[in-house]
Amino acid sequence: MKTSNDIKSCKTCVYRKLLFDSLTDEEYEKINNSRKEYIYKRGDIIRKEGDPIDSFLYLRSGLIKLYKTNKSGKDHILSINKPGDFISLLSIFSNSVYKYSITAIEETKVCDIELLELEKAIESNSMFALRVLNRISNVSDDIIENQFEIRQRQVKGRIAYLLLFLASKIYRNHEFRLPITRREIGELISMTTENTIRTLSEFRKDGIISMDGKIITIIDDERLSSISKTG
Amino acid sequence: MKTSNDIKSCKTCVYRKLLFDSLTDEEYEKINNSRKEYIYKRGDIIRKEGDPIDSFLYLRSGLIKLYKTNKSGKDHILSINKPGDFISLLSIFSNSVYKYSITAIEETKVCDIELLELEKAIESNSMFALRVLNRISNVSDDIIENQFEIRQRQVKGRIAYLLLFLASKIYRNHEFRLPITRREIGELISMTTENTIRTLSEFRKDGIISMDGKIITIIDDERLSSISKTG
DNA sequence: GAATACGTATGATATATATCATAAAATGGG
DNA sequence: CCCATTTTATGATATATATCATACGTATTC
Repeated sequence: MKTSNDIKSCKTCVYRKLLFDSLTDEEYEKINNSRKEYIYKRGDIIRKEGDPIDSFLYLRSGLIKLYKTNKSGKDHILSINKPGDFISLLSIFSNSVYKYSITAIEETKVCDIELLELEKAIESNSMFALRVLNRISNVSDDIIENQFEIRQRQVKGRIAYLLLFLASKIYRNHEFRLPITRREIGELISMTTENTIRTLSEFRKDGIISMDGKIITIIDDERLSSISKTG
Repeated sequence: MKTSNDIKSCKTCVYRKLLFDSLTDEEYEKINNSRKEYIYKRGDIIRKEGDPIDSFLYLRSGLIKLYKTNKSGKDHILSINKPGDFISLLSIFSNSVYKYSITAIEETKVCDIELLELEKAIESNSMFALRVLNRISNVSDDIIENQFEIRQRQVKGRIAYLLLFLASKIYRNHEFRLPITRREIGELISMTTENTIRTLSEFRKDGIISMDGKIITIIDDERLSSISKTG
């Protein structure tokens, strides 16, 4: 993890509009003064389950995963999050420690502001409070919806759902580079690595997708959607 | 569904402290003026997926389920909620319509206040805003955690987890009346009715629980916990 | 209170998924 | 660049779960 100093680009940051839009210049300035920037490489642990929450983190760029490791050492991934999502999202206003570990799955730029400053801004600016409520709800909603949808499908349907999720929500392209290994896909949709690999191979053999290593192209969107719906 | 008029008991309502504590008398009065009370019987639909969200609902007493019905008519239950939980929880600040249907699974008293009044209170009282943030986060956290835990277990582990959840979080007693049918348990943990029934019977045969119709008694808490952890 | 639907129950069988084994390809570190 | 490790891959087999069938008890309704 490196410290960065990219403050000049703040005005173009996705969060400026998404979250901090309703702050006055003065309020924004205060938050900015406590702000630090960090750069994490793929595999870097950003926070560990149980770490104290004393700052509010958000993704400037990159991709992260939220996950837990069980006693036998096996990981279960809760979600993959992209810029615009909160990182330290849910627990931040209800817990004092992180419930999930956070790791960068690509090179990731993170902004870090003091939680106290954020709370001050919420107290002093009610529009901002509603904005935070709205964003927090959105992130939770998405996680809950994804888990809910994954849960009621079997392997083929889960993989299809995930591929469509990546194509439409993360990359907005029918061709993309899988940001995670097949093992991690398994950890995300609660399936074994072998079955994940087998299912992807099957989709390839059936001409639904093409694969070149980690590069996936969705060829037959209709069939994939159908599998996602019925599987 | 009947209209009720039980306003006098407001001061003892669990929500007075849980949520509205930081409101001034005046603010609380305003919210109270828009407040309506409803009583639902078991099976009554409180809201349907797609209904517009224009009020903030909370459970005075009873038990509800959040769920979705798919094209083939099969229900999937997201969560069982008790007094103290929000009903119209997550979506309320991020969506204009309900994403899940809500049905009473016991006789349930619901308070209904205008969403606009709640938003006014958030805007005028920042401590209240933080309180709402905290409560919303808590409810989301719980749903996410329960889904996350259920997802990584197989049938026996899921049933064990659910029984322990009901005993510890809902009824705070090792003996309780199952509030839902075995089919609904299946819809909650994504398993077939038959397997749910079989697993409960197995637990009974193994002396882990005893069953008399819907009355469940957890006999061997240790073994049930162990199944919940390893299954 | 008979008729009907629904919930609980259990067995037999089919299907889905996990586990175990093995190996080639890709990746990362020195 | 080479070695060690991880990732991808595929087959054989065991296990978990779903499906189908049937039965009986228990509500619900007219």
